[in-house]
Amino acid sequence: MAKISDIAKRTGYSNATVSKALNGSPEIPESTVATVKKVARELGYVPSSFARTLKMRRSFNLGVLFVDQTNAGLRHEYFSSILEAAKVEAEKRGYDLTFMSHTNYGGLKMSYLQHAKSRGMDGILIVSANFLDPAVEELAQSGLPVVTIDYVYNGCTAIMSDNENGMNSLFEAAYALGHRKIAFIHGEETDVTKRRIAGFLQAAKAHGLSLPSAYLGEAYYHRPETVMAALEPILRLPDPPTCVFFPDDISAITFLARQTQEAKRIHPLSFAGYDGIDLTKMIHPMLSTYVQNSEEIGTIAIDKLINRIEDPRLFVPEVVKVKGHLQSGDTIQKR
Amino acid sequence: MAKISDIAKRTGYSNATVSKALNGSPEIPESTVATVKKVARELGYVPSSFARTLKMRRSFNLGVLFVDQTNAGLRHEYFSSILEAAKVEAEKRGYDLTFMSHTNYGGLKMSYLQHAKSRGMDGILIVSANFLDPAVEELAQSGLPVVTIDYVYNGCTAIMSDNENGMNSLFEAAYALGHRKIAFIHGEETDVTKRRIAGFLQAAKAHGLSLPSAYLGEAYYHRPETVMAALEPILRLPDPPTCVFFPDDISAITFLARQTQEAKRIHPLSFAGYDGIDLTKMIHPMLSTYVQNSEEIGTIAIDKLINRIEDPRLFVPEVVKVKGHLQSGDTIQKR
DNA sequence: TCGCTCTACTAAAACGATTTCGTACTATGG
DNA sequence: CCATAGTACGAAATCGTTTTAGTAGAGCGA
Repeated sequence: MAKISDIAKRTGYSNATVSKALNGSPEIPESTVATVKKVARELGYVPSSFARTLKMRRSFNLGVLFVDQTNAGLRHEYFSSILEAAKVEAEKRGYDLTFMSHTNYGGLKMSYLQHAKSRGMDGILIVSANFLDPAVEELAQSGLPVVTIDYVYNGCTAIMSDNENGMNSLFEAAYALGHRKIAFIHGEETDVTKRRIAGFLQAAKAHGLSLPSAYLGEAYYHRPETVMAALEPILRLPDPPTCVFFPDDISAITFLARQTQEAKRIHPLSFAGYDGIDLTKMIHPMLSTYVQNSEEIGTIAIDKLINRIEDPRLFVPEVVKVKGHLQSGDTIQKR
Repeated sequence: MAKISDIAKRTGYSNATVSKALNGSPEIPESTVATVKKVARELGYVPSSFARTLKMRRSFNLGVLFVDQTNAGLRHEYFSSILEAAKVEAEKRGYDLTFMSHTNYGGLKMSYLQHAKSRGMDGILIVSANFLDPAVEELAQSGLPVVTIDYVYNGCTAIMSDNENGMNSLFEAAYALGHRKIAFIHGEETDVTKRRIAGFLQAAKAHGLSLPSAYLGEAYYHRPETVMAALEPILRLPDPPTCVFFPDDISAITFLARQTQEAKRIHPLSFAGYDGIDLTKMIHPMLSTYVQNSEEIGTIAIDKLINRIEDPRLFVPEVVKVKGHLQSGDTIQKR
């Protein structure tokens, strides 16, 4: 593989001049730059990023922490869609994305932080992880530029899907259609779940409704069988809800399939999902849900991360809330 | 950050000895190794992977080509699930995964091959891409270790989901339940599609059935509206099929939702999807489909790739077919 | 004791870039 | 014509590893 010294030999310039020419240093005249670039192309020169990193202490490489958390991992459309957007934005700005892991060295597992240091990562994007894992916290508090999704660490910028707004939008939609008895089956206890519950209860309060605590059910994200199990006692209440919000679209679609199947159902129940996965738009009836703006979340995350890397002086940790939008489907019906 | 020379100073050994001790060279006695490792731990030493790569010409980094092809990209559960498995396997063997891209250097976009060379990637996994893109072909033919998924390049190892077997299994299942008039709406023309059509027709032939060519419909993967459009004329045929195979689970689920909705339908149509996404198991009725073994595909792909990297002499390009399995759901009914 | 083989170690040269100081030369103003 | 400033370039150090080619000393058999 051609290197800088090959170009130097061929052009008669020194390594220093070639390097400067290729990097657009102002002290090199146009004509020289042209010669150098021409020869570089002829030789098929490709800069060696590791040699570069070694000297510059800049790798133009970002770590992505993406752990198969809720047994959904990369397959969760919300997260993978964030990752996709992050990938596009990073490429646009000239950075690579490498998955973080506990890669081992000499039979010894490395911590995430060690991994990041070892690869000289310029910054880290934490998309999906167990935020309470000490190894993750260590990473977040290390001083390396870190941006997190849907979780706030002190000193790190966080990009949050606006869960309060999400639940509020759904509530308003149901309320407007005449629903007053609304239940919410939420996912397992996480930060996001807390926000959703808060958003839900705030919306109810805003309308002067006080919902029985039995209207709140707990289940697990992306495990519809747990959701159905939580739903059952709620429907058996003496005064059952007329509308129920599910923790995610998968549960809602599962319920939908089950419901349309049982033609024998007594009263029609309105319901909504959460996330806005593609399928919700394709099925009939279209699912009512809140579409999280995962694309924007991924894009902004990388944007903020790279901005901080490239000009640390301007950096101030922020919490950015990204609003999604209501998808008015057909599964919340008029009362 | 602590470096080897710091350990050397502290222990009194030379850089060379420290390096060898850390890398398990046989010429260093146990006692020395112990001392060195102890001090390394105390100083929080983390090896610099780029300095290492520079010298060794081994980065322990693999490139992953994953292009948002059919506007499904990372969100396609089949692919993201392969990626997830690849990630796990790579970590297990001490390699990192970096997304390939057209990262630019000095305002100039790099080809995939240049990118790979620049990052010193030890090998490439092509998961999803436009295989006819010259930039992708260049990469595949460059001599770098490359493994592809669902496409065969000369000289590269390819891991293939067994599409012939998939269509055959589905056909057998339908046939066993009494279906003789079976239609297949396939995706856009790709290598995979060709294999599926071939598998489908072979299965029919094996039973001495000759299906009217009108039973084959063309649509696009993951665009259910095109699938529904292709289905319509087929159902209007004078002699319509009793069972139809869809190109993917998304279309099948879309159809399911639509079908259960229209209670007015005249005759029940049996159908099946393809892929085996999680949701197919959750809904009621359970979808009949062919579950591709994406986990094994991802794992094997990385395994073969690393084996080739670590012992190139043993390398012989192979085409590995990975069988999936039939999911006997409830959407193919007895006739 | 001599020569030989091991063992345990080291000095120094890479690897391929960037960057800091220079330096030689040209242009310019007084 | 001289001093000065600016322009275009280069020598060499540096980043943190690995590795080659050696060396000093111990052990050992004859």
